[in-house]
This record gives sequence, C-alpha cells and structure tokens, in this order.
Amino acid sequence: MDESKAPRPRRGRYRDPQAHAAVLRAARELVAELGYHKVTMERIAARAGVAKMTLYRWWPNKAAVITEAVTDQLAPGPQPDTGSVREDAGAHVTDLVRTLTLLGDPSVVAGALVERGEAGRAELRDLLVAWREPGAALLRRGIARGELPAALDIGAVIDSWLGYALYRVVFLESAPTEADLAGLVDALPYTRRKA
Amino acid sequence: MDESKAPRPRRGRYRDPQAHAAVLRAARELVAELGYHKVTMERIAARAGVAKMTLYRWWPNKAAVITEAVTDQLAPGPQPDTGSVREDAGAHVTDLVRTLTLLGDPSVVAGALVERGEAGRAELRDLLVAWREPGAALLRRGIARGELPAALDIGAVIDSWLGYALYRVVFLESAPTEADLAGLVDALPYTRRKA
Amino acid sequence: MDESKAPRPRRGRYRDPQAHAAVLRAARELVAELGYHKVTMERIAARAGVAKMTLYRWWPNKAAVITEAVTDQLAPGPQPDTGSVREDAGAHVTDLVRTLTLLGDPSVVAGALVERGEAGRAELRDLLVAWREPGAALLRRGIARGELPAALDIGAVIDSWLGYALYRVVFLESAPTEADLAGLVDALPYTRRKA
Amino acid sequence: MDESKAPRPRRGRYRDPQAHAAVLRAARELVAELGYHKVTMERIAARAGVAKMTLYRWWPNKAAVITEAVTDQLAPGPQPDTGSVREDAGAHVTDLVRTLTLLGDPSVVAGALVERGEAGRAELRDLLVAWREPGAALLRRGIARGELPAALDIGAVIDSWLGYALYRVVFLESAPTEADLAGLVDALPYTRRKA
DNA sequence: AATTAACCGAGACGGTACGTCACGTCTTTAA
DNA sequence: TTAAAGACGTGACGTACCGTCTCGGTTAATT
Repeated sequence: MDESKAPRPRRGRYRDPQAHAAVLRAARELVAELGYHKVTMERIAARAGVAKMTLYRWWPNKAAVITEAVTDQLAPGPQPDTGSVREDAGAHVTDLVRTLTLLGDPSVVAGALVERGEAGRAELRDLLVAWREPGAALLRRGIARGELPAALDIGAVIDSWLGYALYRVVFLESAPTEADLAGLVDALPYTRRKA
Repeated sequence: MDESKAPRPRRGRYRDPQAHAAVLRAARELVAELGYHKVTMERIAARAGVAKMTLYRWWPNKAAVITEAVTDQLAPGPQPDTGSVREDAGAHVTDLVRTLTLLGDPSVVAGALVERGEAGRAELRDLLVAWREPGAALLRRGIARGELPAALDIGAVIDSWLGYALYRVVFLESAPTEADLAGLVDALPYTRRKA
Repeated sequence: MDESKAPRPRRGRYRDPQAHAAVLRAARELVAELGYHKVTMERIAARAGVAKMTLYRWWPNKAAVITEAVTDQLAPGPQPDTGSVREDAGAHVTDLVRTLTLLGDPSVVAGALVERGEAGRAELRDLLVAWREPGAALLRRGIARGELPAALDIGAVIDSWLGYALYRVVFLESAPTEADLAGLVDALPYTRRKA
Repeated sequence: MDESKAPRPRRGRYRDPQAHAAVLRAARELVAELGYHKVTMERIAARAGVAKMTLYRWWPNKAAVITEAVTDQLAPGPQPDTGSVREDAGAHVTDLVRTLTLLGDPSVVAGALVERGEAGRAELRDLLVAWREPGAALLRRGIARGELPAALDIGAVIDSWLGYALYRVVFLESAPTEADLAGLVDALPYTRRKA
C-alpha cells in the first residue's frame, strides 16, 4: 500500500524553486528602488507573486530575506597576483569598494545590524570573512617577497581596509575615488620607497 | 558691531530647558538599558516626564533624539603630544575605541543610518569630523618631525582608523584589544625602524 | 436565475464572526456605561478582546462602530391594527419614544451626525425609514376607514412624529410623557370628534 | 455700608470688544466653510487674529464659542397676525426652517450636544424657547377665533413643528419644500374644512 | 508721573485619542 | 500536500486638538 520510498508520484503542488528565486530577485529590486527601510515583507511577496506566509516559511524575518538576497553579490571576485603588493592591494580594495557600492542602498548593511542583532552581526561577519582571506594572501605574498616587513600585523591592515570601505560607502555614502584608494594603499609600510 | 543679528526679542513661553535635558538623559539611559531597538518614543517621553508631542516638536523621529542624546558623549578628549607619532597615534585610536564602546548599544549608530538616511549620515559625518582634526594634527607633527614620509595621505590614514574602529566596535561588536591597536599603529610607513 | 451575484469562491481565512459580534456588544455596553464621548476605539477593542486594527479594518471610525452597534436595537417592533387610528398612532409613537430612550446616551445620534457627516446622515436616514412605513400604514388605514381626511399629507405627519420624538429624547433629553404623546396624537385632523 | 453690587471700580486694561467680535465672526465663517467638526480653536484664533488663550479666557470650550457665534442668527423674526391660523402657521414654520437652514453646517446643533452635554442642551433649550412663544401665540389666536378646537395640545403641536424642522434640516439635511410645510400645517385639526 | 492690575499676542507644554503601518501568526480553500 | 489569499493580535508610529501655563508687551485707572 505504502509506496513512500518509490520515485514517488506525489500529490499536491511541488515546492517551487522559481518562487524562491523570485523572492530574492524581488527583494534585490525593491531595495534598489525604495531603499532598505521602505521594503516590506508585503511588498516583497506581492512583487514576487508569492504569499507572505511563504516568506516566513523560509526566512525568519525581513532582514534575513534581504541579507540573503544581497549576499550573492558580495562575494569577492578572483584576486590577481601581479607580483607587486601595491598593485594587488590596489586591485583588492577597488574590488571591495565596487562590490559594496553595488548594493542599491548601503543602509542594507546597517539594517541587518539594527534588526537582527547578534544574528545579523554573525551573518555580516561570515560575509566579510570571505574578503579577509584574499587580502591576507596578498599581504603574505608581499612579506614573502620582502616588500613588507615580516612583523606586519596582517589582521590589522585587513580590518582597516574593510573598515575604510564600509565607513566610506555605508556610513558616509561617499565612495572613495581611485586617488583615495591609492593613498590608502600607499600608507602601507613598504620596505622600499616607491619607484 | 553688527546689529542685524540682534536676537529678535521673542514672545511666548520659552522652551523648557529642563524638559529638553530630561529627554536626552532618558534617551541615553534607555538605550543603555534596553538597547537601541527596544527604545520607543513613548518610553522616552514617559521616562522624561514629557509629552510625546514635545518630542516630535523638537526632533523628527526616534533616531534623531537618540543621535543627539548620544552625540555629547562622543567628542574626542584632549590629545597629548608626546613627541612620538607612535605613541600619539596609539593614544588617539585607543581613545576613539573607548569612546565608541561607551555607547551602551552599538546599533545606535546603525539605527541613525537606517532610519534617518541623509540626515543621519550628515550628523554622523559632523560627529566624526571632530575626530579627524586631532588625528590629522598628530600625523602632521609626525611628518614635520620626519617620522613619517611627507607624501603620506593623511586623510586616507585617518579614515582607515575611523573605519577600523567603527567596523570592530559597531559592526562586529568585538572591540579591538590593545595589541590589535598596536598592530594598527605599527602599520604606518615610518621612515625609521621601530626602536 | 441571476448568476452574477454568485458569492465568488474566495480563499483565505474568514472574517471572525465572534469578533464582529463582540465589538458591537462592547460598543453598546460602553456607550451605556460611559456615554458616547468617553467611548474610545481603544476601549472598545480592549473590552471586545480584539485588536484596534481589526476595528479599523471593518469600520472607518468610532461613530461608524457605535452607529452599527446601536442600529439593531432601533428597529420598530410589530405594529398592531386595533381598528382605531387614535390607538394605533398612540402605540406607534409610544414605541418610537421607548426605542429611542433605550439608547444609553442620546448623544449617540448627534455623534453620528457630527463625526460622520453625509455617511452618518445616510445611515440615520436608512434607520428611520424603517419607522416611516409602519406609521404610513396606520395612517392609510385611518384614511381608508374615513377617520382621517383623504388629503392628509402622510409624509408630513410621520416626519413630525419622528421629529417630535428625536427632539424630545435626543435634543432636550426629556422624554415625553404618555399625556404628551396623547396630545400629539390628538392633534391629528380627525374627521369625527373624539368619542 | 457695603456696596458689593456696585460696579466695583476696576483697574487695568479693558476687554477688547473688537477681539470678541472678531472671534465670533471667525467662528461663523469657519463653520460655514469647513463644517462644525473641522473647526478648531486654533483655527478660530488664527482667523480672528487672536491668541488661543484669549478664547479660553472668555469661553469654556469650542462648542460654547460656536454656539454663541451662531445664536444671534437664530432668533425668530416678528410674527405677523393675518387673521388665519393656516397662514400664520405657514409663515411661522417657513421662518423656522429658513433660520435653521441659515447655519452653514447643520451639525452645529448636534455638535453642541455631543461636546457640551447638559450645558449644551440647556443652551439649545433656551434658544428654542424663543420660538415656542410665537408659535403658541398663533395657535391661541386660532383657538380664540374658533379655527382650532379648544382642547388642542398647544405644546405638542409646537414641539412637533420644532422637531420636524430640526429633523429635516439638521438630521436629514434635506430642507422641507413649501409643499412639505403646507402639508404639515394642513395636518392641524381645523374645525372647518379648507376653503 | 509712576505704579499696578487686567488684558493681549505668542507659543511651549502635558495629555488623550486618533488613524496608520508593518510585523509575524493563523486559518481556509484551491490547485 | 503545498501554497495563495487574507484575517488577526500586537506594538509603535506620527498627527491632531485639547485645555493649561508662562512669557513679554500694552492699556488704563489709581496713586
């Protein structure tokens, strides 16, 4: 009687993966159009052609939806190895800023913090961890090449870069120029003078 | 002297300074006790013994009240001149971190951004400008003394410090240790090796 | 048969009939206890064990709730046919006055007018229309029986009765006595002297 | 020795009669323009060029201001004696309706009831008493002339007229036509058939 | 003339209720 | 068996008027 293990021809509607995607897309669009705090679950549901209940089935709350919707876009691209710390670092911070700028509304990040407390913080941390490793790598290469002193506090440098980018893009909403980023990169304690 | 600015003698009852102060105090207390997002206008009004209407007469919304309430505490203290950039900078960033930590709930800062948009950003900018000048001064002294290269991008360094502090304290809610800050300061491109 | 009115099959949770009834009951009770203008939406909601939002979902404002709450009680009872206009009319106006008196607070009626304008007026009109027909019927019977002149302006008589009752009960808040009502009924232009 | 009733000689500035008049005029205008319940003390004060405090110095509340503002216009004019009850009564009710119609917004009357309770009722009663006497007089003349039966309940007739007018003008906001009023007057129990 | 009481304008204040918004939960029906 | 449609409790929001209470300034009658 029971065919529960069979390649089961089942009744009812199948869980729709398109709906899932539609939700994330709707969330992204709405954030870009209205800014974080005018986006509501109701609106996301409407735009995605989905019931509000469905949102709450898959995400605990609004900030979670938006965070996920936006997270994909925040992963770092491949980091080149040019043989020069200065150039690698320049490319790295430029990519970081470009990525953060890409969020329609920078307060998305702030929103995750206000409304999600520890959870939001954790998610943010995870997200930014992805950016720490490539940065650390290029600095290590620089030390190995003798461009930077062996005693350099890699963590501190990386955090100051992340902080700088978040500060300019998210807090001040005035993205740094190429020159600003060059200044930042130039402030590393190179063992040799600039060419 | 200029007469035109003579404070036009005004009519009507004066704004009650006690009420104003009570509101700010109440806001500070509540943020510390409940955390940013459990503070409501209603609660602030009740604690301050003030009508809710009075809050809205003087501040556009909750974030504005709290921002102002908290701003006083965020001004930098006097910055010492020890004759060593390394030490001055160490004291500076330590003071900065200590000050930011002093907010009961770091998401206050994030709240100002999410709920006040441009206005919140402006206020934050003004607030942080007060920290820029002392930092710039100590860097200029270092350059003058030959401790730092003349080409140093002072703005970039300062912003990376501010960013670092905000990132650690507000975003990650994991305040940097003394060692972390030492690492940050050590990453400056000193013209001479550390003693 | 007409298909167009077929109750389009709808989805979603049904409107809770108990909540609806509880609201009306609460409104009736509160009006009786506190008088019209001390009744608030908040209080109605609390008493009914219902969210304030639910009130505003189904009624535009306080006056609307109370009007509906009170309307049920204002329908005329069955009107007897005694064969005598004088007696029918007496019973009719007595019933009318008794019904209006039954509102705990007469200013309910005034409230509907002040706060709801045209809508309130419409509702009141509908409500009173129910009283017009029985009155007209008894007058027509009287005319048919030759007790009243054929030329009698039935509408005018009815409106003067309604007006009289409202005026005494609602405006003056001094309900007419049996004698007063007898005087009113006696002022009809009977074709025959009183027995 | 004691002259306590003497118009005690007083010091200080006198009450400004222009301000007083301006208030009443403003109130009348605003009622006509906005309708009773959109008139606020603030608006009256602004329109009259007067401080809100001044309003509360002289009137206990909004309904009182408006009631007084409107009362002047509600006194009955001189009532003619044509020698015919039918004609006198017609003129009387016509005048009554015209006067009530003259209020820009009929809900003024209702407003006095809702917001002033017993006090409002008393004022209204006083106001309408002025209309009772002329009506009673014309009915008495009719009885004296033998046009109406001696047993007529004069009070009931007058109240039904007042009620009718209020009902039509204030409650239904559909003023009676000449024909309606003729019907009303015709429904009196004349001892002789109409000519 | 100086004093002083009563008025007036402006306007800030405590308070009550309003009507709205979005959240997150729960229920019913259609697919 | 899933999800759409949608009603619900909850809690805070920001607004509107109310009626009260100072302020500074303006008349006038009293000293």
